[in-house]
Amino acid sequence: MLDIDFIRKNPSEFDNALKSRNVESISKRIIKIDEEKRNTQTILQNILAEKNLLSKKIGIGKSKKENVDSEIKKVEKLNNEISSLKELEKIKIDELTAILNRIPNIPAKDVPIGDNENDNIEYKKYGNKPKFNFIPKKHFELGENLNLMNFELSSKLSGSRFVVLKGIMSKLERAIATFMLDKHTLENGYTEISVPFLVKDSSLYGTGQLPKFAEDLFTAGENHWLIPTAEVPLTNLVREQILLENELPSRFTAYTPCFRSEAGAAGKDTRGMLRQHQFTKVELVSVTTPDQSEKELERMLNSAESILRDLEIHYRIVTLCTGDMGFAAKKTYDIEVWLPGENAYREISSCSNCGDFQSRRMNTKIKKDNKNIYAHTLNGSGLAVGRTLIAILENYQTQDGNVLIPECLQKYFDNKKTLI
RNA sequence: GGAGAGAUGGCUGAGCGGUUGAAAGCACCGGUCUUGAAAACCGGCAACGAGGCAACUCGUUCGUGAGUUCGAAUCUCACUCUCUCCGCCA
Repeated sequence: MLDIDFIRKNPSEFDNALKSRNVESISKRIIKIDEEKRNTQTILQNILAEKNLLSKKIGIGKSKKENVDSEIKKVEKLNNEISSLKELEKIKIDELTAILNRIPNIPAKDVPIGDNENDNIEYKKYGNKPKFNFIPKKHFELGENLNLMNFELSSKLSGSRFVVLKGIMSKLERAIATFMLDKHTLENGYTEISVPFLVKDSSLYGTGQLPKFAEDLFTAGENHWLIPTAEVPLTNLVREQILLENELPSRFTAYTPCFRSEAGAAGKDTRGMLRQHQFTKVELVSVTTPDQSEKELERMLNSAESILRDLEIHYRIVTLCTGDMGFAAKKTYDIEVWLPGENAYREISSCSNCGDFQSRRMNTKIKKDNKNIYAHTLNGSGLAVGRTLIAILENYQTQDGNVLIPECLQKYFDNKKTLI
């Protein structure tokens, strides 16, 4: 949710920002409805003031046993006007929020302008592509050959875009998650939270998935949705609260399954476990004051990177351009991990500063100098566990089809050095 | 699933038709005192919106939504959530 006051005062800046995000310019329409709303409110409030005054008079008059019939008649007349003005006001408010709800965040000033992922800008790189003296296999070839990854079974159970992992492969997934949680809680200063995987509309509205992106989500029963990311429950932890400045920043992490319908991704990455309806992820969320959020984004990125550095896997980081950013984000870094089997970089983490966009929707404030200001929220993957598993398989594979266990994970495997 | 109780400001908690946006306490902020701190004392302290250059004025809000009334935190109805007891269950 954007600040209507900002739109009122900076209509052309607002329109330009939307244009850079491939959204049509609508400041004129917004300002017009907003004016109508405020005009209605001004008239309505004057009448309400008049009514309140009369009611007070009636109260005093009655206690003195005076005749107040004419006052009562006046109020009855006013009540008719009030109800129709209230209706009009509601129409205008609904009209306005319907538009504002679906407008994405304004990009930060240092975000590159562009249309799509081709305009993203490389921010930094870590390590080098590994060299193989054989042709590296893709993760699903490795997994299926080892009989530890099965897509026929999962399709029997649940259809396409699922996977069944077995034995040591299943344990690898668990070890990766444990390693990430240990790292983030012990070294990176995040508090581990165990959260619900089902949430209400209002939570998804708060983080920005609803109302615009309902088709990307799975529903569960009448009143619940499956979380598409732990960002939703973690960020909503601070909804409808006034936080104290000296308790910030809050840093939360959670290991959860994520459920996505992948509605618009038909035919994309259909083989393997790169793009699934269900996957697990360790999520990072920070809540800060506005002046700290830029710094916090760099810190969060570094926390996410620390996992891949420990795993000694090559990656690069790109700054997403305006056209490629998510709805709630002001600025986003993607970490793209190198996959030798794919011979490509693939997204493994996305770290975003949402500014006050989500906190406006959630009504999360900070008491600062005796004033209440909107908090800033950030979220990032730290990291997607399934894709990390893919990255380990492809980067640590050996010629005989086995996989080396990265050193930082060996303690979870009784110091074993290879998967089998 | 059955029975009962409740939802008030950052927190605790009074109010149960008419200057009650709401007592009191805690927390917080400012001041006096103190070498400094604490204590004590004095003062301030809800949010959101509309209007105004501003001092300020007005409106809305006591879980949510409707209703009764000239007037609702207070009465009625529905819903949501929380707590206690019983049953069932990982």
